[in-house]
Amino acid sequence: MKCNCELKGYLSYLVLWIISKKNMTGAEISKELEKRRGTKPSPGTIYPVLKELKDKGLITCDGNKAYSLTYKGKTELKQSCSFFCKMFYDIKDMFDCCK
Amino acid sequence: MKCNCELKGYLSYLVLWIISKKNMTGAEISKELEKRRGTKPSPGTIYPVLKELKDKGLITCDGNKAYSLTYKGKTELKQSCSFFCKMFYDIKDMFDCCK
DNA sequence: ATAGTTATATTGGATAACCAATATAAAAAT
DNA sequence: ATTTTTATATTGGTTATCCAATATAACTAT
Repeated sequence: MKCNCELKGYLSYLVLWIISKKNMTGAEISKELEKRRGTKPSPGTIYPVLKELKDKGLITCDGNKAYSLTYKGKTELKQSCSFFCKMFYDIKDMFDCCK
Repeated sequence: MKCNCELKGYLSYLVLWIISKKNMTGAEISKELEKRRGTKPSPGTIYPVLKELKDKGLITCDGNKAYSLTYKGKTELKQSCSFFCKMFYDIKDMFDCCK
């Protein structure tokens, strides 16, 4: 446990979430992550994640390299959201906490 | 990346958050985590986390083994909350997603 | 077409996160 | 007091997560 802020492990979940809102290329996803995290993920971070999600059949990639969720990916994301929201059911208080 | 649902990395953050609401013993913290995650963390998970947080000066332990945040811990938690909330600024949509 | 730039992808490795197994200590019950 | 149960703690090791470095491919501009 190096730094709580890093929240290791959220990344692939977040990538699914980001793609669910809009089909995006790797570069676009990286930019979106930069907005959220403050730092852009290294290519060695983002592309292996995309590859794994693809290998697991959760996302597909069209001719323009834009990634989108498969049906399986949508299902998986719903489950993850469900888990996430249960885990952080009191996140509203967290928003208040840092104000 | 085994399973997004595991959200590896959230644990120490969550422990800080839980303690911030109420001073608790290791056993109580475990129960609270079980409520959120579905499974109780193994002793080999929770106690090393508590030890590390203690070693980092973020929590202290009173005579009854109840853990509480130090000033440093409160500061750290605020930062983590801030980061977390920026990362998941659109978490409201996630709540909708799994309904 | 060629050079320069940007995007995509792979590899290898470091380390953080976690758990199972075990040990010890404390509390409760008989 | 002794047994049983529960809580706390440690150790050792596995795996996931992530990044730096590098390579390749695909655009853009001249």
